[in-house]
Amino acid sequence: MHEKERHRIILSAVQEKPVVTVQEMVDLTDSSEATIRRDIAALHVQKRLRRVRGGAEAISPPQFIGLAGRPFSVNETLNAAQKRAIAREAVNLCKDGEPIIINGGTTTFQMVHFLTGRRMPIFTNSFPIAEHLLKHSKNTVMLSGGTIYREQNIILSPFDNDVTRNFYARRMFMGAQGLGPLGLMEGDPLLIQAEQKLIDQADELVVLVDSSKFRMRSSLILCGLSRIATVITDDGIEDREAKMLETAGVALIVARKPSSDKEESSLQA
Amino acid sequence: MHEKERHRIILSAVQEKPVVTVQEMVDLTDSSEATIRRDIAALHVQKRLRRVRGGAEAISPPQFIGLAGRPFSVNETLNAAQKRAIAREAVNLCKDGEPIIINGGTTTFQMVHFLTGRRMPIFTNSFPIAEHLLKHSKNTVMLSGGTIYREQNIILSPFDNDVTRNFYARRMFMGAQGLGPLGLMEGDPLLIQAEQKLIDQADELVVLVDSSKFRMRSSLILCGLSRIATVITDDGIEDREAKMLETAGVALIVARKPSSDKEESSLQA
DNA sequence: TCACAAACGATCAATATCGATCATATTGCA
DNA sequence: TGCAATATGATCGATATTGATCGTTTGTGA
Repeated sequence: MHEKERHRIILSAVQEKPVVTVQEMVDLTDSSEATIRRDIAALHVQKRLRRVRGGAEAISPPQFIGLAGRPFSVNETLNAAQKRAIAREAVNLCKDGEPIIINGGTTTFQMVHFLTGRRMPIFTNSFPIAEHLLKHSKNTVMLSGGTIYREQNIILSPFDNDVTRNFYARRMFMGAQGLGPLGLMEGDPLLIQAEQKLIDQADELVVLVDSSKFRMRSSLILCGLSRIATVITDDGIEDREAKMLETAGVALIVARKPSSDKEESSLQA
Repeated sequence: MHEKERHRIILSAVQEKPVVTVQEMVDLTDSSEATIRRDIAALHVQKRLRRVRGGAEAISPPQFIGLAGRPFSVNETLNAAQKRAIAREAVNLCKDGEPIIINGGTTTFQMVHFLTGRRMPIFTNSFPIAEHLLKHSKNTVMLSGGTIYREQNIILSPFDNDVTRNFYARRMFMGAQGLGPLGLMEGDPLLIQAEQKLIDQADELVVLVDSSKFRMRSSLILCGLSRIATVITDDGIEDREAKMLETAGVALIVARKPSSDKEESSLQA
């Protein structure tokens, strides 16, 4: 077996498991211990993996950060106060007992804080949202089935999910990558597919976007403006953009500036 | 077992409960007390956990474990060591890359600790199992859709769930309320319905029951003995019961006693 | 307060892993 | 084919990790 091929096998193995022993690699490649050690040493100086006693592990440090910690650590802190203000308005639209759908996202996640004292059936495709509601509220939580995608913490299924199709809600809440005259825009085709399924299960579609999203463009249109019942954003929205929504018959809620607290975002554990 | 793997298991265990004893970690990792102490000391200086007399605890001080999030507090501590031993044998049956189904329960939950270093597609209807695997392993996690029932932390759906129908596994692991000549017994009709759906999606059914379950009776039969491929239990099983399984063609695995504590003298009959 | 048991830390022998060296096999090239 | 360069495998001393033992410390309950 060639050196390159062993390296490929070793790197592949290391990606799959947190730690791979020398012995396992010997079995995998049918070569000797000494050779594997040399390979590990070479890949180590190339920084393609990290060498540990007994074997090797993946170099990727985001092993625990970003996964175990906060749901979406990076996006989370950015504009947190603004997102929270938007999320508060979103929850204000809800009445106890009225079923809602929450599509996963950093903005919609903020809704959980205002849902703790409420009681309603909530359907979501977001693992962190379900987790938080389960632990900190008494709402009835329903989850869509499928594979949990770690980057987004979203549950997606290539199949038509009957739980989804049997849940019918008054409102569906979702974020978006962009919002323009052509409608709601997303970046990922997989997300589009999942979100379109959900949209059909609700009377009203409520979109939560901070005002910067009006200037974002993306390649994929999820749905037209006419499908949107309400947009909730912050006061950074420009008149031209508000006008666009009004013309399309979309209700607009401008969340009040996150009050005078400098860092109110520090309230959550 | 290698250092990295032990560390993973220890950290995994520490997340589950507020405090984990040295003895428990010894059982979990099959290594000596001295080694565990060294590991704890190392992880302590790395600030990955806090060392306390008798064991270790999670580093995050405001741990919100007292809430509904804790999986199954009462059942958990009871026979925990035995359940862990059984769970270990269950995971030993698995090969990396081989898809499995884990039905929710206190015994099957223990499997998560031994799955931290593994890599396979795992389908479950248990929210805590999914949560733990998501946070502490690299396995691909798939979840069934439906309402989350808080008492059992199980996700149930009255509908046929296509995610479930499309996932096909080598083995399915489940606990039970009782196991007798008539087969596997459960207490709740809703559970029966959900579990029967899952059973059909796997080649082999592996049942995890501590030996007391052989003397439990329940009103509802989930399936006959013939459907069961393997039973894993502890050494409290009696000859008569073992014979029953043998006659029915069920493989039997008796999990090694959870270490050689002094209590064993008091148990002998 | 005292006695007892559990937990701890240090030490040492046993084991596993590592790194270096050398012999052998394979490859590339003239 | 012959030769050199490189890769591979085996061996062995060096080093690190592990498990058992023992004396000491800490916590608990009478």
